[in-house]
Amino acid sequence: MTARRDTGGPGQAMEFEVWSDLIKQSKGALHMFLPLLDRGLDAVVHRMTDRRYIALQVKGRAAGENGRVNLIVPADSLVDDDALILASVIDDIPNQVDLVVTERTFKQMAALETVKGKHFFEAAFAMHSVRSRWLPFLVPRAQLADRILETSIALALERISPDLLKPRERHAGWLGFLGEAEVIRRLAENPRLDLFRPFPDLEMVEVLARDNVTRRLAGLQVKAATVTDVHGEAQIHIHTATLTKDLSTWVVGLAWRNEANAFDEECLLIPAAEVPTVATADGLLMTIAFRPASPQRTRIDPYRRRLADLSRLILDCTQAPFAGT
DNA sequence: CTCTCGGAGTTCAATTAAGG
DNA sequence: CCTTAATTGAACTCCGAGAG
Repeated sequence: MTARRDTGGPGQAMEFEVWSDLIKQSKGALHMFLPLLDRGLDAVVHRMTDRRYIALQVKGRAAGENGRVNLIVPADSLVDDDALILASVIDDIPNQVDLVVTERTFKQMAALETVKGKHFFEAAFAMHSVRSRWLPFLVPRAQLADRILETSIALALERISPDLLKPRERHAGWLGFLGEAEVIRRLAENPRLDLFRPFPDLEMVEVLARDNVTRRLAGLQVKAATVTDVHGEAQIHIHTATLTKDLSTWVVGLAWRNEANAFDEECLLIPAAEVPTVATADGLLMTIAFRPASPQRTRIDPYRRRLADLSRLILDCTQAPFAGT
């Protein structure tokens, strides 16, 4: 049986409270990705100061007698030493304090217990204690973002280029949404991939895929364009300003066929950093000319892929969480 | 220096809740 | 309903501070 998800109810509400606090506090220095398919991780935070992705597991617990919290975590749910555990009291109390600790540290400090052959890590402590050895990891709710950024908000914002902080204007669109949905659907076929979407939607990365075996990630920017009757060509436009050079980011180009009411069987999968080598730049826009199924040899040939292979190909795209390494 | 007390952390069992 | 797992409650241990 798969582990029961504590969906719904106060736990979920507390999670979203944490998310919105992080978003508000960080003023854009932290971007949240929430899972589309939940296989254990509650979120991935994209830290814009060093472009690192940080996996996050949230534990909501009711406070015991004298404000004590008893945290019991099955050992097999702690699979990523670098992931952060964020434990919090569900009840709304003033001066909320959360435990923020890496899984590695939690495993070292918590008591290991065995019940019927199953292992659990167990920790009990008071959220307001002065003497507790957990004290270094107890963070006032108002300072959550500081802790995750590992610096003050003001310092963090200075280190980030202003372009990244501007909310991307959402070129509304049916086709864009359809493209994302198509990519998500394809990726969901692969049980090794956990999928995340930015929340709120201000990242240029629209879908974050995480290989739950190697723990590596790939950020995807999905671009969809309609194939025009005249040349059999779909023109994919990308705002130069929104293009990143991150090695972990890829552009997926889809060609919509009006006549078939479907995307072409062929798609493009291009490392974001290499987009300028295949696109023509006119002012603020870059344009990729994509002729699906064309026999003509062009610069984009190395990036032409079968849409059906996407979920397998993405596994090879994933990078370690550190950008550029 | 030793004893006692109380807070902090651990362990275990009973209770509650979710899924089949 | 019944089974199984998560949560709660409480007893127990450990350790440091303060008094004698």
